[in-house]
Amino acid sequence: MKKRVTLKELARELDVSISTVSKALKNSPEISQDTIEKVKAFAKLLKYRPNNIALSLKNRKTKTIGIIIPDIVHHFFTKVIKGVENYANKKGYNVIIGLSNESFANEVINMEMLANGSIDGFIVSMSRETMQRQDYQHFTETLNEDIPLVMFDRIVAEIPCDKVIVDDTKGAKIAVETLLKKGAKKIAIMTTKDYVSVGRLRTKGYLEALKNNGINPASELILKIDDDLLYEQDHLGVIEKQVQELLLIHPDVDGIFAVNELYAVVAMKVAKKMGFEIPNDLQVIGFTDGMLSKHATPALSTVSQHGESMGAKAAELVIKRINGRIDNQTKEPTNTIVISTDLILRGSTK
Amino acid sequence: MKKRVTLKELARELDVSISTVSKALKNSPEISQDTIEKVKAFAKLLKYRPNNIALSLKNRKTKTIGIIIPDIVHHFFTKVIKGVENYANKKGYNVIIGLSNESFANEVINMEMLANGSIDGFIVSMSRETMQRQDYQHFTETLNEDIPLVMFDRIVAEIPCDKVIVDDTKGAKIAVETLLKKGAKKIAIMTTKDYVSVGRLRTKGYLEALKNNGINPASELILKIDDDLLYEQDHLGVIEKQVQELLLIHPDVDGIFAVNELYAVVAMKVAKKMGFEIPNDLQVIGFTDGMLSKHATPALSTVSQHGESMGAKAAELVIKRINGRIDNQTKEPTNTIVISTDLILRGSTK
DNA sequence: TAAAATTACTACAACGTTTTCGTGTTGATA
DNA sequence: TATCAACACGAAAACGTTGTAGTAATTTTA
Repeated sequence: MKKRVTLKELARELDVSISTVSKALKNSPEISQDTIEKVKAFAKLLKYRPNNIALSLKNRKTKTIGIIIPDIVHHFFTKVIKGVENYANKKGYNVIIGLSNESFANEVINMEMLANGSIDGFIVSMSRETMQRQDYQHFTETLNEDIPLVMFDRIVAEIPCDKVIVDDTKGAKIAVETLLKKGAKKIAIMTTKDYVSVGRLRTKGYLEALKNNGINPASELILKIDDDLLYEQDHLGVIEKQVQELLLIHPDVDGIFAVNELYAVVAMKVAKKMGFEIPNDLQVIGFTDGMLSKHATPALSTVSQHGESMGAKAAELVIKRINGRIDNQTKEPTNTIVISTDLILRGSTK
Repeated sequence: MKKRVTLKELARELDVSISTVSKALKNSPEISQDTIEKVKAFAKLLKYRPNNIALSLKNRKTKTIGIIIPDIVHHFFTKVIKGVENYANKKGYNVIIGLSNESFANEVINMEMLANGSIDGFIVSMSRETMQRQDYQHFTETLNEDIPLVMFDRIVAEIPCDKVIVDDTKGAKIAVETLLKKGAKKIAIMTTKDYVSVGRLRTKGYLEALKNNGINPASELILKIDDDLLYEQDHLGVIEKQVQELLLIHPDVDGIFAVNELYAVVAMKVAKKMGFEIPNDLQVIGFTDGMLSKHATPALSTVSQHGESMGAKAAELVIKRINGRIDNQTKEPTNTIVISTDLILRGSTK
């Protein structure tokens, strides 16, 4: 219907030059007060609003940041996005999302699509496939092209970029120690395959806690769940079966630490069905304080990662890099921010 | 570090004009095969990739669509985003998100920010505050500026734009009828204040189902929960108290229909605590098939909205509009797509 | 009263593309 | 041997801005 009104049209109608209009709208001292007011009034009348794309081209920055995550139907990532959005918006930035769906190819394609000038910087959490392949070319290329990159949660040490993580090991260790303190003697862990960095680190914390308490970890108590199943139809059934088996063979297990809330909730469900009473017979602690944790019965004790803070911090870091890239050419050393976890105790522990 | 390589640089190095480079890369018949190959090889060598922003400016389209939602930490919206992303990506579009956090002002600001040329079209679900105020100026303006707009889920009839909704009334009606069929005699509903369109419509379905079965709806059984509380600290406690009160006064309630899964899960929790056995004493059906429904104990019977399909459909509609806007000037009439709901029966019903 | 300074503008280049409209070579045609 | 296509390329405008470098007209200064 209506075409967007541009400086050119304002200029034509007002019978002044484009430059004058541009300057008047910016209150330039070069322009007389009289003209400024006239231009502004007319601009408001015609609802002039500067074209962002033209500005982006001119300024060589888009004021938008790209966030690439493996999955959006996931409470933790969703919290991070919220943190990023809120911080970014406050700084006048927009956020554009790319979903890798845990696929390497999608991750690469998404980043390439956005790296063509659409964004000023990236915030990324790797896909599972990328972690498996250990192919980080797209990250190094991004960095080579001088596009700021901040990784969070699922990071890789070799990439020289800012990172925001949680102290997975420590968080897990405290969780397991708490279980111990609350009387658990035989604690199992439900974790992921080792290539998932956070799973590996949380397992490490579990092992450390046991060792510090003079307990010898038993490999039968370490359930490495095949996460590839996570997107197939009946992955839940598979997890259930694994837990059930564990509890059948080791009915004296009285504590479970799970590296995410889904595992924990599934474990509770199976255990309850098998007659365990939670937390009396069996105490459970999960990781990630999401919807499931809050509304499970009993409510799940869990390690909170403060996703929103992570997102805000990540946003802060990219934006700082973006500005730094312009201000001075000397490379700042990269930061790794560790967000502290909190153990939230609820009904699934004594 | 490395600067982005542009057509200009390629041209300079190859000692031809910019036009030639541009055309060569597009296999223009104007350019000799020889030159084409040379240019392409060199472009590849220098990793040339066209600047998206410049293209956007030139073509007057950005190939990105903006999605504005009230909250991202919400399973349904998250599913919709996923549907939008996947469809949009397939069509070469990017998705940029704006969160209103249920605030009118944020919604307006976000839309204004993006309407400055950053996006080709909008997909929007209104904030609660917008619904309350019934101030839709920003939508009509968007439409006036000829920016395609598709609303989903929380829509408003007056705005002449494409819409994607679920048949809330019918979905609710079927749910309540099912409760009836399964033997429930006294069914309560947990719903929202009336300005929330989906709440209102689902309540309508509830009433219709009762009427069709010769039951007189009792106003004491209609719990209108004040959704403004949803973002305060202890909104859960408030909901719990309301349910508890209801069940105390009407201990013979044997069915609850909740207009979202949170209400349903809270209701189950309270009821169980009060000694109700689900589904024997009390059957519960919710709305939205999210994480909570799947993992509640017992698993919640619920009305699935197929958020991902809604998102995909919405994306399809905006993109069609975007292209239509270019192809022909005659306004296509607006569509309202109704995605059918499915009633998923699980453990919370007999 | 001539030079200098101030005022209030305008022209133009630039950001990186695409595309239309030239234009200078060829080789073929009349 | 003029005339004309065909070929292969280049110049320039355009998308909507901003900012630098002019430039007239007026006012101040010496």
